[in-house]
Amino acid sequence: MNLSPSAAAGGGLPDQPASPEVSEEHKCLNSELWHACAGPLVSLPAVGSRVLYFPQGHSEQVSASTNKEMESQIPNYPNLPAQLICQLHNVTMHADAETDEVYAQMTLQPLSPQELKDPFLPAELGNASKQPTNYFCKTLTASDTSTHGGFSVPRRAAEKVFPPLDFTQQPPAQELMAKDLHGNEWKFRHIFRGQPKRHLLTTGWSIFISAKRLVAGDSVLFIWNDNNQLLLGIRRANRSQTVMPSSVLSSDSMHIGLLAAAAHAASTNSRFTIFYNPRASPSEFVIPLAKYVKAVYHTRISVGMRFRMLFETEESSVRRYMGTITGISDLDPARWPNSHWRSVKLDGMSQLLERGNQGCLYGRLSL
Amino acid sequence: MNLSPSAAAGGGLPDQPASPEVSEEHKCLNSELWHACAGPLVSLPAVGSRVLYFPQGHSEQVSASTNKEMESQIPNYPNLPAQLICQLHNVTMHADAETDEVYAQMTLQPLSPQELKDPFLPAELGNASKQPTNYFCKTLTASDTSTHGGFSVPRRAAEKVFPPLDFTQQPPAQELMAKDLHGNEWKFRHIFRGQPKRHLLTTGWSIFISAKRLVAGDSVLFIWNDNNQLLLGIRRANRSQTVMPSSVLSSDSMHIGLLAAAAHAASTNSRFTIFYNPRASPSEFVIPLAKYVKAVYHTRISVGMRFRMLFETEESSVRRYMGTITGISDLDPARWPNSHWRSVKLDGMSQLLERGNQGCLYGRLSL
DNA sequence: TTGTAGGCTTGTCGCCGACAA
DNA sequence: TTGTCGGCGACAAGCCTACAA
Repeated sequence: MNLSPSAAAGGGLPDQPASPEVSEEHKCLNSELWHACAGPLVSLPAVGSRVLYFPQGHSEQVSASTNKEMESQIPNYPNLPAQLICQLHNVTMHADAETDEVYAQMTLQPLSPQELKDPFLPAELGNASKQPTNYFCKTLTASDTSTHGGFSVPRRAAEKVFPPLDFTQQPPAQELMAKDLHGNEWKFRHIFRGQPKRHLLTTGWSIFISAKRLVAGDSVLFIWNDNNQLLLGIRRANRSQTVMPSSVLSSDSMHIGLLAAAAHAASTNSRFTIFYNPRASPSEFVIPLAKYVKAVYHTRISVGMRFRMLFETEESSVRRYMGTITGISDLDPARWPNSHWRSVKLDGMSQLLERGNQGCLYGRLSL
Repeated sequence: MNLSPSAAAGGGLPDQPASPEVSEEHKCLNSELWHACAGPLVSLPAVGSRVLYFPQGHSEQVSASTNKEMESQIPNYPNLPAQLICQLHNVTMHADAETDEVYAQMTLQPLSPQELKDPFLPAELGNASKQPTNYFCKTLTASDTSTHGGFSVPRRAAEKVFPPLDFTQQPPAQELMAKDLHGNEWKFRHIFRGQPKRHLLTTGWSIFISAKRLVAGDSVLFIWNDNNQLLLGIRRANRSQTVMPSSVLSSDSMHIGLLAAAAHAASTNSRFTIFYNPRASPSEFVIPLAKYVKAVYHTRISVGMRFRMLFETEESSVRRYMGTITGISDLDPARWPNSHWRSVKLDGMSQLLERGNQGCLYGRLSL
């Protein structure tokens, strides 16, 4: 019997579907878990609503993923404006089969001048991403990922999201089953022992760690949902970006492809498809139109204005920071004249701006 | 100290460079090993020569890699002909850092009508890929890849490519060092033992197998080159295509990107960059111009004509098959009128045509 | 409360020849 | 000639408590 390293670990390994990409297409991902993995700041516009699509932001996602800047020889697309008002026909949530990276596929259709005159529908502000209530997220320590032991569950976390243990047993222990994004089930022994007493996941843990190739610094996320199911997600640390295998298409062609696809769709008012990868992309590039209109026309952004901005903490909760806008400029005025995809200078926040540092104002700032 | 599974295996593991993608750029890959991994049928046109670039074939490479056919909403590029005569400015050989997949990067520049009038240079037929002489390639068995043992070296192979053992020792054994495509060194114990006697690689073998994630059916390839160095390459089995993570860009955009990049380069006579991935691509799409001219103008392909075609055997040698052409048609006459990227019907060869079944005539057929 | 070190048990890796295809 | 099996020893994975931050 021959087994690959990860499959060999496999006593507790779930069966892999025969053709992952096919079942991937049709399986409906658990939305709750997807949003938890994407993080509290990521929301997806509602299907049917009108959105603004920024090719420049989309381009930044490709740059961030391929680790290559766009080069000079990019053709001009005179018919492609810096932002495109679109109808959002479809949104589906996905997870990469290899890495569990979450991403969304969206079908957009640029609106004709006629359609642009339609009044707003009330739903267009987009429903905020509902984060689950019964969940916890922990960044893995060296001990958690070493081959030498199991997973140390923070006490409050275990009490909040795991089913209660039967403390009449000695030691108290139970078996936990958790489903990941692909619907695969993972089995863990949950035990409460040691001096002082603590919650641990032992048997099954190292199989999970090695199958998902998790290392110290990555995070795991447990959710106890309303159907009394345990869900299990992961978030990898931002380790020098996943180098996307570009052995098939140059990154230049990718940039051109995204621009040409948008330009073509704009000129023919036809549908096009994009992928939004919230943890790879520096910022959101598909924004609810209503949110944008509110920010631009009702609250003009200007130097000196006070703002607040949301950030994600290590434990996946949200923190607010206040600041003042000290400068505004277009990032690439030659290529994208009058783009609202602007770079904003803020006071004293440089250390916070790891992700989203050139993020679209309308996605993250509140005024 | 925390280590990922493969790194943890690491007693004999070579040091990983600090920033693999950067050193990758500047390191010169071993050409001999690259060609051996690419296979005996793959040749690269000479730098400076004139070549024919087929966007349609390039598109097929993307389809094969993403497992997605091109969809309907592709814009037209009226200025993009089915084939583009280009100057080949640069060719570099690469290997994917994750998978060791070999690919080539080429810089092409469409020729102006003026330049097209230049006479051929003698070198333009392209030098055939020189396959190394002292090498062997073996498809791994279940035993070779199991955690239970080492690698059984075919007798003739060991005698041909490994340094001779000292048979006065009991048992005869030596240490072998082999360099892979990235220049990393792997250390193996080569021993001649058992009843009956055989050549085995033991210590170091399973570290290599698990680091490269090889499974039964994949192949390994040892070369003893003229500098008395041992080189080591791998060829993965065609297992339902490597599903390329496309969580960043839709495959439609990739197709459009390649077409738009070529169209833009054609209209401005400027350089563009493509990747040719010989084992992912169904066929060659950059062909020496001289080869093409010879095939089209000197030997018109027609129904009834006898031909021979080269194929690769499991052991990486070349086998010839003879046949008769029974039909010729353009694959996609609507999109590519008068393309020479044709589909040829052949007699009784269906079972042979796993790869290259829609391959460019001029690359693989000899008349 | 929770991370890491260290002891102890046990499972698996990996080297070996036997045997048969 | 070479693929797979059963054997067996070495060693590391993995469960446990102690201790300290």
